[in-house]
Amino acid sequence: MDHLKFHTDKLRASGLRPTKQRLAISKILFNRNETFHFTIDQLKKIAEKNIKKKISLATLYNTVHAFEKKGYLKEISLKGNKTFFDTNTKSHHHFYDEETSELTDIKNENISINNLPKVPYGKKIRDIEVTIKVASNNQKQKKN
Amino acid sequence: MDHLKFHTDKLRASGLRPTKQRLAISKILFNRNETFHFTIDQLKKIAEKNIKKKISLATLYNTVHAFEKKGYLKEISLKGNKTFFDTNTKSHHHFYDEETSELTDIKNENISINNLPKVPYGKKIRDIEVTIKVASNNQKQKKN
DNA sequence: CTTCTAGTTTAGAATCATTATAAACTATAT
DNA sequence: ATATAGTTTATAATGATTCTAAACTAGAAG
Repeated sequence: MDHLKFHTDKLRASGLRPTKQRLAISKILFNRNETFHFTIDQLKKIAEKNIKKKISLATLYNTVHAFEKKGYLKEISLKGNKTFFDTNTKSHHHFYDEETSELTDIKNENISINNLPKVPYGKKIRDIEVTIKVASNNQKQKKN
Repeated sequence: MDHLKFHTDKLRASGLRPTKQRLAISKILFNRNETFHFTIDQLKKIAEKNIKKKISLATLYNTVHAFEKKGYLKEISLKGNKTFFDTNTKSHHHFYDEETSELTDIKNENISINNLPKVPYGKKIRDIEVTIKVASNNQKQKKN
């Protein structure tokens, strides 16, 4: 079996009852070794394939937002209209391929930032995100 | 006068005929010493106040996108649904206040990145964006 | 200076992501 | 087994952005 308790615990910790739909979502998100970057509609497709029936968007948004609030997911800053989430909630950075809209993690140790400027008065740093935009050598920028 | 030729040239270079509306937009964006960060609806409000009549959203989007394509404006990567543009098209970085949704420029010299990881095969770096998220010392995160 | 045409503006419709709603359903405490 | 509080769902509402087609205008050509 795939560690049911692990998922029910994660859901409960996020203030959610474990239901079929939510367990399916939790498994998709957290039964992995690698970081998973996704949009809601990507997650929807995978989840619906797994449980072989439709899941309402409201359920996906509710569950993902509860996980995010609890700190199990992180929203990624990107341009464009779609929201990307990341199962890697540690402070880390990304390559972003503007041609394919694909994200790749960069481990925190692989980037170091020096010479940080003064933070605005009365404010504290919450997070630092570095996005390195890449594209093919030979191509002009393309819209997603 | 305010350098009409400067703006007609910018418009022409972007493939646009100089019209009342576009000149108004160009002046708002480029008659400044400081960087200007804006969303379309902020720009709309300013432009309509300046010319004392309504400007259609389509015109704003068209003009801003033409400037962006030409490289006179840059879209900023941020989470959330609204698109922010920046009149500073040089590679540079931002403080982002999640409480007020305000952006502040960080000069490129004030951040240095070391130890950059290998770029994915066949890809080239197009831009590097560092976003430093800040919030008040004493407050919890807040939605915009 | 008029005319013509291609480019522009506009209001409104269409689309897309996201959030809200309210009725039908279900987990779980008792 | 039952009651109830929480959940799912389809659908409506919202908000940003894009599209559309008709009315308007810049500027080239006469």
